Amino acid sequence: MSLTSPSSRCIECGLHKVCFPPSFEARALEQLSSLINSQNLLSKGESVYRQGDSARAIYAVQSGSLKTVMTQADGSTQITGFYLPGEVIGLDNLAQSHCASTAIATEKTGLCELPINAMSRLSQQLPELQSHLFQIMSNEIRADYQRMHMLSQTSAEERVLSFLLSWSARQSRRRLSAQALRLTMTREDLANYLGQALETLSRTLHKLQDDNLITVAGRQITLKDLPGLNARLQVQCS
Amino acid sequence: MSLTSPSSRCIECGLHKVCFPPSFEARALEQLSSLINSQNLLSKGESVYRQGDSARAIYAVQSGSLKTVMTQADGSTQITGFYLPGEVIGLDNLAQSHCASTAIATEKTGLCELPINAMSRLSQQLPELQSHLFQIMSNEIRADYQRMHMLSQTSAEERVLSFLLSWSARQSRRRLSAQALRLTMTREDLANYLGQALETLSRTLHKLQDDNLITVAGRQITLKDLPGLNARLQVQCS
DNA sequence: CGTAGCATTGATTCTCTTCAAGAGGTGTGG
DNA sequence: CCACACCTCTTGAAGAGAATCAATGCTACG
Repeated sequence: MSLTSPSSRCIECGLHKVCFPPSFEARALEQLSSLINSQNLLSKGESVYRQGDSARAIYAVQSGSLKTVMTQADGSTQITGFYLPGEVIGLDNLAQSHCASTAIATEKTGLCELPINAMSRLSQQLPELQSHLFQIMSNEIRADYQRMHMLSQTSAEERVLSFLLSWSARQSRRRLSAQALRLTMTREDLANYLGQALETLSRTLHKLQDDNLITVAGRQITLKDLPGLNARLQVQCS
Repeated sequence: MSLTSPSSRCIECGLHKVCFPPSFEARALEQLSSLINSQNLLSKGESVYRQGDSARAIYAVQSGSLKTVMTQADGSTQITGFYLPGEVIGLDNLAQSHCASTAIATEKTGLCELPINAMSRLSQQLPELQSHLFQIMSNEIRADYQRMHMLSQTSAEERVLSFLLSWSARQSRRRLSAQALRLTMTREDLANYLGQALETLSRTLHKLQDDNLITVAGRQITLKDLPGLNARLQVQCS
């Protein structure tokens, strides 16, 4: 991982309102900045940490995107998440000394590194930081429950629909288009994440295109009819 | 929820080594005890908290058992977990002011209530408590990823096998038999948790019985051949 | 003892996976 | 700059696994 530093101070980072709640005071942000080691730049395919590595830090995505993968004893894998700027990876590594998953950049990606030890110490002094960490972990657990529901109780199409809509919402939060989705992962990875065969995913996308709800052009997917997509998702649930 | 208090001090509780790591000093346990409001006793079917309630506390199970359920907008549900003594519920409620799920006692159940506010304050003073909270949340996230893998990539039988073995391990941790499982939930709830139809679950259990691996007597399930069950799980994965 | 909730078992249906082949796109080396 | 190879994605056909529908058996509780 190479070292550059256009801005290692949170307050200068365009994403600080995404990483931290507005209630975070400038002083707190300043202290937090001080423990951010560096800005790491990874190129596509490089890993931030690998399953089994000793866990030293959590990371906030500045630019680009990543996927996290868990490999089972039998060699099968599970994509546990895709991450966009302003999102945090490595929360599953706080428990043990070693990493539970591998994080891989799916394109050129910039990261903020927050060493676990320093962060723990700082959150002893900053109640708002501790509280924020509890919150993002708690939110992650909630989101995981939602995903379990999706994986175990819904149809293949429903899973694709809810992924597209959630990706759209995440792009919006970053002030990107809610319609023009730029997926950064392969069909195989996305299918694995959604718990289906990649052929099924491909077919579903095409069906949605046939029904004039989306346009598929490789990893560029346009949501032509957001209300229609939402409606289709509701119908499935009945 | 009625109020009794045979022992509201952690150090006197037989489970304190399960709730907290051995590194926890007596002094820390003492301080922690001081914020435990009371011991709550619930009878079967009663709820600790309900989805949408304001989130006030997390809870450690003292005796009995619970299930947590998330209800979707469309009315479908997801059992997000079953909890035994020494385990903690409510971690998904730290993020927002309201509860994301409903916790229901599946039998007569005793609980320790740890108010969120008081706990946050105390963990500002006790680094080991903060660290422990980070750890149990991080562990929960890891376990969730494992479950996603199970739900999305494995067969119905495999899911039943891994549930039985994990329940066995959890009984062991409480110094109960690793063979004689006492399930506290209905087939419907278990099937929902495992992401399958209850008929499928029933059939799978019977097949395992036919193959002389287990004995099924309602909710009393005996693991007759632990190595055999493990082997069967491995084979599935190939 | 009777009823209601819970669990088993069987028959059928259907969604999704798997297997297979081919098309599109991209990057590298000649 | 083109050709080739490789990776990714699409599309089709067949089959398996699990869901659903339906009926019956069991158990526990009032």
